[in-house]
Amino acid sequence: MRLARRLRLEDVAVGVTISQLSALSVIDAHGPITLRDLAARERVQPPSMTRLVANLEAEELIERAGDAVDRRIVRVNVTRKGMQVLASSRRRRTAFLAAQLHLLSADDRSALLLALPILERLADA
Amino acid sequence: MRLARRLRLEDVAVGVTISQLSALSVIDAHGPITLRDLAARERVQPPSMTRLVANLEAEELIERAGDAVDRRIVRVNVTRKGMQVLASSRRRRTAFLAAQLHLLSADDRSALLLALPILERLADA
DNA sequence: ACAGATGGTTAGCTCTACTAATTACCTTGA
DNA sequence: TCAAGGTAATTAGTAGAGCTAACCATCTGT
Repeated sequence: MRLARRLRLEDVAVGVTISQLSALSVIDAHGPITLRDLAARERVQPPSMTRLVANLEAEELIERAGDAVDRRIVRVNVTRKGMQVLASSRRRRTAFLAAQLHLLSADDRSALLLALPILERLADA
Repeated sequence: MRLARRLRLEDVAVGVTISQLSALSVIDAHGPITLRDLAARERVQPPSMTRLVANLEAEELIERAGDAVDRRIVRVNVTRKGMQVLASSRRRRTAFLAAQLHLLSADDRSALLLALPILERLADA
């Protein structure tokens, strides 16, 4: 909990919340994605994603595109501005992590490196 | 983010949110603690803690005790019922983690074990 | 053709977090 | 000593993020 709150602070500067950022990066990674898939990937109910996406759209970080075949479907894309926000946030995070890692010993770093893929597997479980 | 949402699910059953649980466990660990200290430890502003504590109190998981010397101060304690909730939540978490760990290889487990203290240090930084 | 499934949204609730302002109390220094 | 300033907690007001239930709109399969 403390860690989550700590991470949250790291992105207030960019003017975007971590939920938004997380969704943004999924949209970036998975091209034009439907709200349903996005909600599933983010482990959130559809209505939550509708709002999140509405906020992202209001800040012009994403844009909607209707599906030509199935007109119920809404697909979303990252805008140029969204890309910039993503890139900037990634720079900040990388810098922050690099600074933290720099404080560790080489042994600690390699221990972390070993644990990382395992933690990722656990997180996705 | 996904992980945070996943963890949150684990405690809905107990009828207590992770924020509440996190605070509860700090109160448990640090005896009769002031709201201010509690807020600091949880990395939250005092008003947020006031509310959180109000909710915990409404469910009778904690109780307030005024300070005899400085009457501005409010200290909180875990009630018997709070202890039960804590214990039950810990059982659930332990069981969940044990199940997850069981899926890992011995090598993976020892890699995690090594990384754990390092991660804790990073989380507190 | 229409009944049911699917995608998205709206409405309404809760919890968490924030800042700004307020109240109550304590402490200190002229 | 007592007024000024500081500290602990609260209240008020705002916003984000999540949920369920209920609702359109559209698609699909019989």
